Amino acid sequence: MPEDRPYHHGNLREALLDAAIRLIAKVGPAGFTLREVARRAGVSHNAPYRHFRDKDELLAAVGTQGFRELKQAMLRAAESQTTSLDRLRRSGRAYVSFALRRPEHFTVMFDAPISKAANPEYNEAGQQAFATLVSFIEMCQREGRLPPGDPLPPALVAWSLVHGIAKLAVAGRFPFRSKADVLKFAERAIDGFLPALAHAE
Amino acid sequence: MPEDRPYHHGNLREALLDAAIRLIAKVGPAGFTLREVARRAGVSHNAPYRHFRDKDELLAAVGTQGFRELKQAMLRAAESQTTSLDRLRRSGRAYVSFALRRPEHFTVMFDAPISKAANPEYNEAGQQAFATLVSFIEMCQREGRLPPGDPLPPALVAWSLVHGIAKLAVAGRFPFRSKADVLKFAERAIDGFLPALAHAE
DNA sequence: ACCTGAACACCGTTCAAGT
DNA sequence: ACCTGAACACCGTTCAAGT
Repeated sequence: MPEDRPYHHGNLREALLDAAIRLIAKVGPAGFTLREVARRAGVSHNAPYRHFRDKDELLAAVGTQGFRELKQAMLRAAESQTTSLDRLRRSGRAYVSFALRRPEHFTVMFDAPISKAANPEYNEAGQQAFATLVSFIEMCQREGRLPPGDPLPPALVAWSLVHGIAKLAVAGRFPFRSKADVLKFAERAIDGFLPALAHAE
Repeated sequence: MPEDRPYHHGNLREALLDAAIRLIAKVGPAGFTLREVARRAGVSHNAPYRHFRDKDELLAAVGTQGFRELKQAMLRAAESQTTSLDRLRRSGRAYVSFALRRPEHFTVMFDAPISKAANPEYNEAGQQAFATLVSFIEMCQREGRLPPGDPLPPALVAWSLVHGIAKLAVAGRFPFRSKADVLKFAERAIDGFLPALAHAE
């Protein structure tokens, strides 16, 4: 496959995304600057504007990437399971595990002030990730492991729990010493919590 | 009480804190700038350095204020209740209600990159708020409404749930149309969830 | 004590220009 | 098509100076 290589990069867009993630990992999404991203990608400070309308659009692209990876991680974690309840359990664990593995993406996805209206791909990817969780709830309902009815309330409760665990863990608010300990805690929390979903109405 | 009024303000520190919160409410903690805060307080761009070492210390002061108000809100909500389980329930509701009432404080408290080591007051205030939750768990244990043992695991699970609800609500990820609806959802989630705390081990 | 203006090294974004 | 340097209006922070 022949590589068209205009100027510096075969694919500057990807190079910029990579550089952005590495920079966010180093200085956080607050200290993140477009000019430093360009520097790290080896281009001038306004080359990024050929690929992203502004700083927000680059952040939105990072968020979109994150939501797509999160969805895949949830699906993959559920795949190997046989019961609907186990699929739900494992997808919740995968949510927390994703946040620990990609804290920069996770932070951008939920804390960066990204306009959903101005970034439809970002919005769509976020909704798809949530739809994945809803589908696991519906599976449980069809198999009679959760009471029938609107799957939205129990989905929101389940989301809240794993999101809270993920957020607090990433923010360093937990007294656990390793990611493995966080995941063990998450598993226990999810287990104890599945019966409660039945009462979410 | 006689007001010493040096130069522009009787209390520039308070004026700066107020201006900071109003500015964060308007542009978010990302768009927040020290120079604009000074402008809003009617002083020159570096007058703030007389009261705060740098931008981070001003943010830390906002966070500290938030944690103290959160602790008070939890205590006040619990006060009127007679059973330990109701006190726990109401303090959880108060947590979510605080986040909805003071979203700027809540965001700064948990998402701003504030060094705990460099800001001991901030760290202390955060720990005290958490200690308040732990004390409600212990009360339930003493009254036999929760199984005895280390109160930390159930406290962390309870915290995760209300924190997740608060975060997602403030981030606008919920399909609810009013704060009242969010609070109703939070109440139901907490109720369904109290039995699960027993299994947190 | 508390405040100021000038200065420095940065930003995000725009624009005219280069290949 | 993709990239560049200069320019503009901003930052956070420092410093010498004023009352």
